[in-house]
Amino acid sequence: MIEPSDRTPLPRAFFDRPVLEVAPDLLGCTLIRRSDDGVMELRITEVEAYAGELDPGSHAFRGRTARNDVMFGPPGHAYVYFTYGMWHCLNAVCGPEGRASGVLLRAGEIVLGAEQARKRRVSARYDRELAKGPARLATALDVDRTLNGTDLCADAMSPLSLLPGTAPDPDQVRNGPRTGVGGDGAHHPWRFWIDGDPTVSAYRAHAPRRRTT
DNA sequence: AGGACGATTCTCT
DNA sequence: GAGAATCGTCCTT
Repeated sequence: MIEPSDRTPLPRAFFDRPVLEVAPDLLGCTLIRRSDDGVMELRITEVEAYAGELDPGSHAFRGRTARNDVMFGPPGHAYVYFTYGMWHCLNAVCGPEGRASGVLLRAGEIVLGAEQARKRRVSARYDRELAKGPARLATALDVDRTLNGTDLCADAMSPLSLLPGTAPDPDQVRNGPRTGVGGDGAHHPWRFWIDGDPTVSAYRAHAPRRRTT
């Protein structure tokens, strides 16, 4: 595990590894969001790995397109996508360039900036729900597609960057099936979370959409 | 704490 | 035109 000094973003080499190594290592790391609104900080508590073109659950499974272009680029950059007509989700591109793998940031604890987050997450009854789920996390931190492709290893003045944090005790790291992934990609236990953390999202099995008439 | 269901628009076939 | 790496509301326990 690489250990740069505090307040320095994670080095490119951190992301330039197989995605199944990077994903659990991101637990406990710090996501920084800077905007005119101020500085926000999130401690990552839940992630999912998506293993590029070989992974039926990955957006890269059917090859390179305009949407997933960033996934095929260098590691350590943000892949932000829009889904379900309303939401954004944030990933960190991993692995050697061209592997098109990434880690979906699914949940975390807002360490700094809870007031700003509450303005965007009015329905959250408790602070632990502010970033409980990937689209909630993106909403809380005001992440949208304008941040797609952002270098997460850039200096700390970047609008979005990833920094080391306090790694959880290895006994607290759990893994299981990915949420919301169906078909052939469903069985991979590539969701990682910090056991017992109140900000970890509830597991939801993939639900095929029914006809709407 | 958890199940059912509608919302809303982008992406790719 | 179908389906989506989801969420909020409403309901029951």
